Amino acid sequence: MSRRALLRVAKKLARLPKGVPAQPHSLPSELAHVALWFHALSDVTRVNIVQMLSYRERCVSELEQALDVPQPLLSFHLKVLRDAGLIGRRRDGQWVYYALQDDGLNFIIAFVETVKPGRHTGCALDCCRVLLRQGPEL
Amino acid sequence: MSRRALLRVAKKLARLPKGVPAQPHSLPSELAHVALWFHALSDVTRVNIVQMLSYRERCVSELEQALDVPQPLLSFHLKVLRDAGLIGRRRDGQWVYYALQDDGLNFIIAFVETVKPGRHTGCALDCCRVLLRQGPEL
DNA sequence: ATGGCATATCAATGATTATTGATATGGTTT
DNA sequence: AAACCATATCAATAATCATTGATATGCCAT
Repeated sequence: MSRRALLRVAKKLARLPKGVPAQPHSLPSELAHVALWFHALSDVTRVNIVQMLSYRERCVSELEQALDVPQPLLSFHLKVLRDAGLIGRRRDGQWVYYALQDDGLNFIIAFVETVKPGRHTGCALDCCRVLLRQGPEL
Repeated sequence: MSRRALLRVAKKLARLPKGVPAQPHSLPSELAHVALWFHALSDVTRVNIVQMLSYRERCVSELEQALDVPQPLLSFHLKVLRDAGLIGRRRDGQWVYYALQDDGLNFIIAFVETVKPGRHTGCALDCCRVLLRQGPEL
């Protein structure tokens, strides 16, 4: 970092409201995973899928018929949810059944819980970290 | 719906695995809101912001300096989080302080909890609905 | 009121993501 | 094996979103 840039930062720091030191931020790769989980649920169709799966497991045909979504598109969304570790699947003859996976949903709850103001105990991600270690493809 | 299309659907329905009737799906506007919350947290920068705010409220300069994100971009992300009802702000002199809002985070937890298999009690969104009614700009 | 600082908005660009249609894979029935 | 069905993948397009730079707004100090 150049001397000029350093001075600029120092000047900016000196200008920050008093009594509120800048928190050194950590940008762990876990944050990317957190964003991935939320991204998986950031689409109406996928929330719909999760809602349907919350009753019981479903095969693709059922979802296709109930949600009125073309089959290739449905497969795409199912893949997104699966890559995020939120759902799993099993094959039974011709059909492939999808079901919710507790783990993924638990991760989300854990993260949100630890982030809520008033309940903060250190790094917001510390509580997720144990879960993360044993998580799917992490 | 044409007679031909009707027959096609009927044929498809007859083909579904037995004992698993298609659930009539509801596509309430609430689902769109749920997707909105999750979308707000589907970006690494925004997760980072939320994590920093979980310690205490912050002004934009602090976030800018800690996260090393250009100011207009930061303002954009803050707006996304604010539109989703996850954070609020107050002005103090020159500075604008952002802080987490419990409501939004509670909505997310409520949704995920009710969706988790084994705890399902009717429509996954029923439990959120009361919260939603008193939510911000819903 | 003038100048400087903090934050917000806007228009334009680049990057991701959702969607569609065509096609491939793998199981089932005859 | 052949025909059929359920699901997955792929390439191409459309739509959305993140990012950047320029500029506007509003507060504060001189």
